[in-house]
Amino acid sequence: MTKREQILSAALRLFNTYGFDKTPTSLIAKEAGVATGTLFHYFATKEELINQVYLKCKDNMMTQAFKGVAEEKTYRSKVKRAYENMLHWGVKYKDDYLFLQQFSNSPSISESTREEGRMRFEAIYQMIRQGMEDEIFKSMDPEYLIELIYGFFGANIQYLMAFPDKLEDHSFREFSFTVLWDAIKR
Amino acid sequence: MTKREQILSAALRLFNTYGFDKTPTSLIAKEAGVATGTLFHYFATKEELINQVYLKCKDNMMTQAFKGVAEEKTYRSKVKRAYENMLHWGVKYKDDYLFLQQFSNSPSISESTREEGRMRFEAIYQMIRQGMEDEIFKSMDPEYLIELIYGFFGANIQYLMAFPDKLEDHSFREFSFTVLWDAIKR
DNA sequence: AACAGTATTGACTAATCAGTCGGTTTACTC
DNA sequence: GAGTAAACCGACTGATTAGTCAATACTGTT
Repeated sequence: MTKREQILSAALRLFNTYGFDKTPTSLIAKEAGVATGTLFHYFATKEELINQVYLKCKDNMMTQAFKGVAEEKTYRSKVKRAYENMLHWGVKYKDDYLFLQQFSNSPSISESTREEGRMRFEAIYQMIRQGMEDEIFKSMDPEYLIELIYGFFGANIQYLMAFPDKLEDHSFREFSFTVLWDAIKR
Repeated sequence: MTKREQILSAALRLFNTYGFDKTPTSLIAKEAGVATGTLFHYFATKEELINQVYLKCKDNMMTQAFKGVAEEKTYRSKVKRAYENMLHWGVKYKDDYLFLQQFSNSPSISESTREEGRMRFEAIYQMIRQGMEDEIFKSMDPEYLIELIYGFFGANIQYLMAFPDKLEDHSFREFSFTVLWDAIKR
């Protein structure tokens, strides 16, 4: 792991635990095993640091989400694959999920960073618009559909965080996905 | 409005805009039209202040949610009434919703405050458990059902925040509720 | 081996801010 | 109107901390 990565990873953990402003840069540096000067060599300001943490989490999430989706044949199995990927991501990278949960609406994240983050979702928007054209999904405002899916996903992650074993429970996964699918399919 | 309320209300607004730590107590006092000393006369610490803001938002939300629910006859209409109350609350008290969104997972809110907040939901848990016993709702972990409803609600609020007019659109409300109801009813 | 560019260090500083405190005003009681 | 308790004020302070900087250590190139 490079020093840059060590810093990002320590920052993620500490921001989650103490919050942005209650985490001194000196502590981040210490936990990452570097000097404060080094931290500011890689990140001009503390703000830039948290913005980079944010983008790293979003990247990681999107990468995981699309694994194997292209190989699936039907719309239903594509969506199912992506959905389950996301659930696995949330359980496996708890810290990343909690960070996004906590800081997505925080003023520490700049509007331009948030915009950058949104762009990583473009592929999903694309898929949804296509699905509507192909008359697979109910026809509605794509923005609304996105919110629906994300809200659904959030509910499941939140629950799985308390009961991670449920993720291995086939009937739970099936039920959870069916509720989502019935809500969005035509 | 009492000075205490002025302080709470200024704090809510400023915390949303700048975040907890980037809002000096001196600014809160100024916006509330009182001296810093007065702020600390009502709230021992800044932490106590934000915790009180949190509880006030939760109170407000619950009060709104249950308006007229008792008068409704069927389970379906009770749930629908509560659900639409919540949507109205979210659109009307945007600041309260955004505050809860941003600070529910923040370490500035103490565990005991969060517990206190959860107690205000007890009535809802009660209603859900009853509904399961009466075989109206699908039988599942009540925790899961709560998350499902809350996730659903969040998705709709998030969308309505961008398009508040939709709340007056009868077919939108009907569709939105139907999706929820189909997901939870037996 | 000389040079240059980059990485790394941590003591230091200038600014910020939560909370204090001594004093004043207001509201209420007898 | 005297007495008193609570509300209110805002200048002040002690502690904290983001970011600097001058010095040192690497790394690769000619």
